[in-house]
Amino acid sequence: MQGFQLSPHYEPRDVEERWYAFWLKQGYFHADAGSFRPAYAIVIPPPNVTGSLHMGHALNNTLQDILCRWQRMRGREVLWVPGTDHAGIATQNVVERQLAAEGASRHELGREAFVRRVWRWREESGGVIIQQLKKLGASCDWERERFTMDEGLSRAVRQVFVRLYEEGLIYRDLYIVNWCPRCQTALSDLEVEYEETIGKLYHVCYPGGEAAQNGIIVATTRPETMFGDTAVAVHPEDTRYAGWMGRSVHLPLTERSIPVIHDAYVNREFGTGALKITPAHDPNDFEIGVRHRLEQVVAIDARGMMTDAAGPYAGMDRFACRKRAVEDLRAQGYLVREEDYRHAVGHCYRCRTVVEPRVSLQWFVRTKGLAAEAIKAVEEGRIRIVPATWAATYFEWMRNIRDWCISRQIWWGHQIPAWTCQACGTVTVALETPQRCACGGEELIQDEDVLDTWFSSALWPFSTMGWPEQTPELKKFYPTTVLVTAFDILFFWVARMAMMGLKFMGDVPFRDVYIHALVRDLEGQKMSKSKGNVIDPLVIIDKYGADAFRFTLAILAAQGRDVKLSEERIEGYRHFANKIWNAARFVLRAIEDDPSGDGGGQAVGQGDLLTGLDRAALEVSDRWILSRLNRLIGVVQTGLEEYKFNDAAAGIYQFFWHEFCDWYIELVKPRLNGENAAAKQTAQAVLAHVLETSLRLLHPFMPFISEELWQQTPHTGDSVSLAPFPTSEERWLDGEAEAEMELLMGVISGIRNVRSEFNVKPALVLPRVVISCDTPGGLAALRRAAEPIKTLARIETLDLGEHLPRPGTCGTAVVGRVEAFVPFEGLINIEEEAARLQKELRKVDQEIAQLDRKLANQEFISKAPAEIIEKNEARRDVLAAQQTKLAKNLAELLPEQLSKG
RNA sequence: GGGCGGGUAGCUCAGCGGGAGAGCAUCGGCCUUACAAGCCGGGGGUCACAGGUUCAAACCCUGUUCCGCCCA
Repeated sequence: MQGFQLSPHYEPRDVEERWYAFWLKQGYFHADAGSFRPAYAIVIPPPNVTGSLHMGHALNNTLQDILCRWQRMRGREVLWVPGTDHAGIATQNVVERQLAAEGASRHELGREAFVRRVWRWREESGGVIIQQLKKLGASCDWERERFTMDEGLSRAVRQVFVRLYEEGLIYRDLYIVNWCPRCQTALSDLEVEYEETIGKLYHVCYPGGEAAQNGIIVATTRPETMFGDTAVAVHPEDTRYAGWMGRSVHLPLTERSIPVIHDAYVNREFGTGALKITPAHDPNDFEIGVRHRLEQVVAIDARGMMTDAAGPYAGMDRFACRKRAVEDLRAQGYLVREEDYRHAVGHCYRCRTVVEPRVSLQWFVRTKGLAAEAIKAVEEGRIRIVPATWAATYFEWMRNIRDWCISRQIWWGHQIPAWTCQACGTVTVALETPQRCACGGEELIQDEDVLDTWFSSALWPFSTMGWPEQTPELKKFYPTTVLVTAFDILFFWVARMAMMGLKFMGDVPFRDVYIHALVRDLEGQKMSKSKGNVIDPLVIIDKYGADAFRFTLAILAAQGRDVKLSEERIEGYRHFANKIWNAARFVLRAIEDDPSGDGGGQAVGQGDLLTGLDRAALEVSDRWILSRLNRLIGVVQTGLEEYKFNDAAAGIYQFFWHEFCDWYIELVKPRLNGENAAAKQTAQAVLAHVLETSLRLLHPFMPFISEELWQQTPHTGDSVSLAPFPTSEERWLDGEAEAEMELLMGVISGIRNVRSEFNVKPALVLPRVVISCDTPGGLAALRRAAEPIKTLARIETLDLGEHLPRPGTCGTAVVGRVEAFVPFEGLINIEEEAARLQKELRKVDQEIAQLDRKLANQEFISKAPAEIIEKNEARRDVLAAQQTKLAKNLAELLPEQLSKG
């Protein structure tokens, strides 16, 4: 395709589809475990199989893709493992809702049929998100896609369970756990989300046995649990209750009496200093109950209904019961007081139901020892958490870790490999279904519970690579290089992977953990389906293109801060994509024409575009752009190495738009249109080189447009996604050229400013401008740049010299030691010009005063580094020169003003 | 109650010891043959507040205040 045939607007849709298909067909994303290249591996944080792509995924996977594409270009053997997790509770809920809509339930269906049904759902509707990742451009190794319920991964889960059990690190116990009465399952501590709620604190009198008038007043937010009370506790040193020890109180609304006990856990400041103890329905009370060997009275059942223990309230819903109990307590005079009370109430993270602590038989992982290893790995730097501030959070949690409840009373998931013998009651834990018990009993029933989804996710970095088999993948790619994730699953997932990796692979699962921000909505709320504040990334991609979207995410991904995404911002970067598109159109057309006339077709061939270029033939602008380009390469390199995606992206944006397009392209136009064949060829080579290099730099961020344009730009290789990532070359860094361009750009901007201030139409070419410069070096530089100045400031003739006089009525631009006089016969309003100069003079005066104060300060002179002092002095000199010139011009304006007046 | 992060231009945010920045918005002028999804030029900020350290503080320390998040 020829450059000039490209449309003036970039149309992402077709381009994206075409190149993604091409990459897949070429197998570029497939990792070879037998490769001799250095490995670079990432495992995707597996999204829920029920999920669809949301902003968090988009950010997470964009960053991973940037890293993978970058490393692939750097010659690494890149493995990016994709996949999904089976999301036990969430998935079960989805299918249960379907059944409910059909008027059925999983219980009617039975376990086996239900699980079959879930699998069918997964085949049909699950994993939509995988297709969506492709739209984003994710360069995952799709041949290695995994699912946590896959045969292989399930084997890994069993293996781990059995080994942990055999080592005593998994145990079963009757313990108080978080229970969701709606999902009908236990939850781990992490799966409970606390919400600030305004409730009531009820003060209830539990009358003392004999002296019916007296009693102990307890404060509670949950009066319905009183039917499970088995004691009232007070602090041993609390003098208010000194006489109560060993006595008992009557439990209102019941026929029971309960003892008063001493326990130092009780907070004397809270409420009345007396605490009702409900061991079966409160975790703290449970502990106290164990200490004092209290009975556990279950007052609320698995569905959140009151049990027989609640007497006449039996069968009521727990919240209805609360209401009724309060009414009855009030009626019978036991309710002393009630007040509004703010407290945090735990909710199920899947269905938002208020969690009910409940005593039940569950499986736990003993975490202390595992956590100790995982802590050590971070302390010793074998795992590096970036940004480092998250390490503190990690340590805090890991050091206070509690045993992990891993059993769930649902059907969808890895069923626990434990069988109970019906004959002798012995529990057998085994890899394969046992045929008989050690006692000879043949009736073995498998535990009905399944494992927490995070149990299988914790194995992800090695289970996806074929563990427990010793596979070439594990050998080549474990430990993985980096894990990219948001902080909200630091505990759920990252910490647990660290524990399991160290335990079963004997090595960390990843070297780096890069923790990125959460994407929030405009109010700073976390985007989530349940809140309904989700912006659909696919709609965004469709509207603005994947590249613009990715670039936006990358440039907003500053460390340690959340991303508040606005659509306007994305629109801005779509404009950037378009800018790139048009710059490429320009360059491609500019290099078609071969001025050498040797019939070689394109002036610029394949390969290194700068090879064979006579360095002496380069103009200042060429040296400048090549210098800037090589500095940019350094910035991008550092940015990516340090996970500072925003720095890298912003650097590319600034360079490409404001240096390459705004200045360089404009500067080379005269050469392209001129008669000098050699100069033209040089310009063509530099243009092509800068474009081609920029596209390679851009590729990790904007894979589609970069591929589309790179294919049309002179290059070597089949795809930009395998082209070598640019490396910064010292020899092109050129401070001299950069300084000279600074001067040149300053002068041009100055003249443009004057033009603009006096409303000179851009179309009008100024017949003559006089530029006066005090320094020989500066003058020489300006002489060299005479042509570009004339073009960019639109001037017919330029008079250049040292100490040139002001040529009558004119506007003046003072840029450091340079004055540009812009004569405007008849156009100029002297008063306006005087006002303008005065304003500038004031600014300069102010700045000089500031610098003078600093430079007059003896302490500054003696203590500041020489380099800083020099910088300030040099700056003062330039400003002083500018001040003199401004004042002089102002003075010369005055008589003109008078003569006109 | 404990911990973490943050208050910088109208909005969204970079910068985190030596001349206050970006994108969008805004104002003025332009269809200048790559791009009006564009070009040129301009305006706009006691960097939350109060102390302190330093020759030098948006940046470091202390306190106050407001906001967000995590944990109990």
